[in-house]
Amino acid sequence: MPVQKVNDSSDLDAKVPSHLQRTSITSLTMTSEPSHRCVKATVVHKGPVISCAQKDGIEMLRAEIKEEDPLQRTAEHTSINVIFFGTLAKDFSQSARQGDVVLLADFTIKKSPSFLRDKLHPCQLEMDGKDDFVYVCPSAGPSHGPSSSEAKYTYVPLNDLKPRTVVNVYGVVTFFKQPFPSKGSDYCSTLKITDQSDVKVGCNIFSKKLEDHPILFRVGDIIRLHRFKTDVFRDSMSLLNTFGWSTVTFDGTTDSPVVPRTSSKSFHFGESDIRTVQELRQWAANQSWISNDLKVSLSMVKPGMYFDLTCQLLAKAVMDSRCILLKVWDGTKCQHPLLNVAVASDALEGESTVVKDRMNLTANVLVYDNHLEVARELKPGTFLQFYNLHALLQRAPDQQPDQSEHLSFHLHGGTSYGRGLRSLPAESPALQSLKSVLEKHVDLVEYDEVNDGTLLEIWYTPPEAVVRTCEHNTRRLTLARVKRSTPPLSCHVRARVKKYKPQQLYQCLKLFCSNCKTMEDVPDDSAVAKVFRESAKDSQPCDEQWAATSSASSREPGRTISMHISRDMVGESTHMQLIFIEGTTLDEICVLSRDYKNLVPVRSVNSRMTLMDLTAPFLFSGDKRYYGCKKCSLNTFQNPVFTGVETWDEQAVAKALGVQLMQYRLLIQFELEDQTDTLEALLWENTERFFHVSAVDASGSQDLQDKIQTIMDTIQPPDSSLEERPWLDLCLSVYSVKDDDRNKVCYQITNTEIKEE
DNA sequence: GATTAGGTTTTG
Repeated sequence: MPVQKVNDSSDLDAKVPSHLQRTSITSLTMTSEPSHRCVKATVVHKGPVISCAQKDGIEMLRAEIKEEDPLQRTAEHTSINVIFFGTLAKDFSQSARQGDVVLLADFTIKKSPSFLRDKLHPCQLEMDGKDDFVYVCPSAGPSHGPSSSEAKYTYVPLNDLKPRTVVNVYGVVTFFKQPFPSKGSDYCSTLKITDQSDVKVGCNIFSKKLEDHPILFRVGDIIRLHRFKTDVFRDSMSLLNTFGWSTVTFDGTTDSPVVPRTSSKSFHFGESDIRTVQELRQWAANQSWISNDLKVSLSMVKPGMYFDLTCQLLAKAVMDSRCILLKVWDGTKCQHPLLNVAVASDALEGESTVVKDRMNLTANVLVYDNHLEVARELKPGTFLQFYNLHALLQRAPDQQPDQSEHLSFHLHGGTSYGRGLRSLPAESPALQSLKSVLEKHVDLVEYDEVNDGTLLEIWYTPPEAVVRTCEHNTRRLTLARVKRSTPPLSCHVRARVKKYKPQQLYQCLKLFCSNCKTMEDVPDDSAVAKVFRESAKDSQPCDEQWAATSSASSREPGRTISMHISRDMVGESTHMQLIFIEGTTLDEICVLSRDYKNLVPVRSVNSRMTLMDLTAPFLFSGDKRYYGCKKCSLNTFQNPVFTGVETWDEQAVAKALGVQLMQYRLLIQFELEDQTDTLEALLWENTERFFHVSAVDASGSQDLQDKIQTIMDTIQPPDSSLEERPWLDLCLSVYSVKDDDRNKVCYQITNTEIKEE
C-alpha cells in the first residue's frame, strides 16, 4: 500500500482502523506485539533514499520520528528510527517532509543498531511496503523543516500564568543554583526567572540525571521551559517540571549568536526562538538587576565582599577531605595583597604560579564541602565561574600579627545564595573579555615557565654550573617552544639534565673522519692487540732500500723485533723522531712509546714494509694513539717521502704515509628537561670548550677523563632527584639534517662552557 | 504520576 496523505492531523486519528491500538514510542520494546499497534509522530529527520549493498541493492530510507502528542512524552526514547524499504522508501521520500505528522502501522520492531551511538531508542521500526500502512499529514504553513513545528508551542507571559496548568515559558534567569542533591531521590535546580512583564517566578526542576538540568552559567542567561506545572507558593506563582518536560538555555549577551544549550539530542528550535531570545536579551540589558555584579574582577574586590568571579584555573591542590585549594587568575591585579597558600610542589597540580604570585595576580580560593565534587574534576587551564565567592582578610600562618593581612577567597559549603562553581566552555561569550585580558599576559606565561627555575635554583642548588659565552642575546625559550620552532635557529634555554648517554663516559670518545664524516668508537685494546699478534706471526723483517734497520730477537722463538729509520733522515735533526717498528706486541710498543716520540707499527709482506690493518693505530706518540680512516687513507706507503719536515707530528706522519688522520671527538647526548617538555640535545662540536678538555688529550689521560666525569657529576649528580639538579643556561642550535631523505630536526648545545672556579 | 524545594542573610 502506497503512502497516503491526509490534510488534517485529526483526520489521521480517523484513519486508525478499529483493530489497531495507538501506542507511544517510549513504550515500544523488542517484545512488543506490533501487529495491532500503530504510532503517530512527527518526522524530525528524513534521510535520502540509498541503495543497500548488503540487501541486494534494495532501496532504503531512514527517517527519525518523534512522539507528537506532548501528553505522551516522557524524557526518554520519544524518538525512534524508521527504515523504509523498496518502493515504500521512494514513496515516502516523495510524500513526506520534515515536520509532517505520520501515522504508521504494521511495522516490524527490530533492535536499533545505532542505539549506542544516537541514544535515540533501543528499537527501530522497519517497513517493507507489503501490508504496511503509512499516512502522512503535511505540517501547517507554507514552509517545512524545523521551523514548521514551532507553531505547536505557545509561550505564556509570566504575568499570565494560571495556577495548576501545564505551560511553556521563556524567561531571563535572575537567580539560580547549580543542581544539588535534594533530600529525595533527585538533583534539584532552583531558579528564578522574569520576562518583559517584570513578574518574577520561582522554578524548581527535579531530575535524577544531572545532564537533564538546565545549563546555566550566569544571571542573565535565558531559559525556555517546556511542560512545566504552575502552582501558587507563598502568594506567588511557581513552576515545577512535569512529565515530558525539557529546558533549553541561551547566553544572555546581546548580539552574541543564539546557540541553544541542551543535552537533548532532538528539540524544537526555530526562527521564533531566536526572535524571543533576542527580545529578552534586549529587554534585560536595560534592567537594573542585571547589574555590574557580573563584571567584578579581582582588581575590584574589596575585603568582605561576596561576588561572582569569572577566571581561569592555574593550579589545584587537595588540602584535606573537606577542602581543595584552587589557584586562579583573571589577569587583573588585586588592589589588596593576596594571600598565598603554600603547598608542597608535588601536591600541586598545574603550572607554577610563582611569577603571578609575585605580581599579585593569583587568587587562592579555598573550596569547601559539597563543592569538592565539582572542584575535584577541574583541570588546570579550565575557565571557571564562581558564584557567591567570599573575599576575606586573613593572616598567613607564618605571618607576624603586626603585618598587614592578605586577601583570601572562600567558597563556603552549602548552596545558599547560589554558592557554587562550574567550568565554562572556552567559547562561552561570557569569557571573551577575560580571554582578551589574559592574552595580554602571554609574555608573562612564558616568563613564568622559564623563571620558576630561577627561584628553585636559589633555594636548592649551588652556584651556576655553566656559563654561556655567546654574544647574541636571543630570547630564552621553553623546551616546548624550541620543539615547535622551525630550524635553523639559535636560542637560549634553561633546563636540567634528565639523562645523558653514554653512561660509561670513556665511550663518549669517538674517532671522526673529517673527510668522509665517518664516526666510530675507539677500538678497544683486545682488538688492537689481536692485529699486532697477527702481524708479528711468522714474519721476516722487511727490507726497504729507503730504511736503515736494526733487529733483535724477541723472547718468543721465531719473532723478531725490528726498528727502521728512513735513510733520508739520517744526519738530520729529525732522525730519531720517526721510527718504524715491526714484530712487537701491543704491550711492547706501549712500553717503547714512552722513550720514542713517534712509533709507526708496520708489518712485512713479501719483505716489503706495509702498514698494519687500520683497526690498529698507525702511530703511537707518547700516551696517544692515532688512527687512520679505513675508507679515506691512500696507500702511498710504497715510496714514502720523509724530507722537508722539521718537526714530526701526527699530521706530518699521516701525510707522509698517505693516511687520512682521524680526529678524536667527544660526543654526549643529553636529555634536557624543563617545566614544559624534554628534548634530546647533542654536545658535539662544542664539547671541548664545554669541558675545557681536548678530546685527543683525554684519549691518553685518565685524569682528563676523570675531569669530564666530575663535571657530569655536578650537572647531573648520581642518584639525585630532579629538584637537586642544577638549572643550566644553555645556548642551543636547532638545525635539520637529511636522514633517509627525510629532514630530521637536531639540537646541539653550543656556546656554553662549564664554569671553573 | 510520591518525594525532593520553595533563593538567603553565609564564615573553615
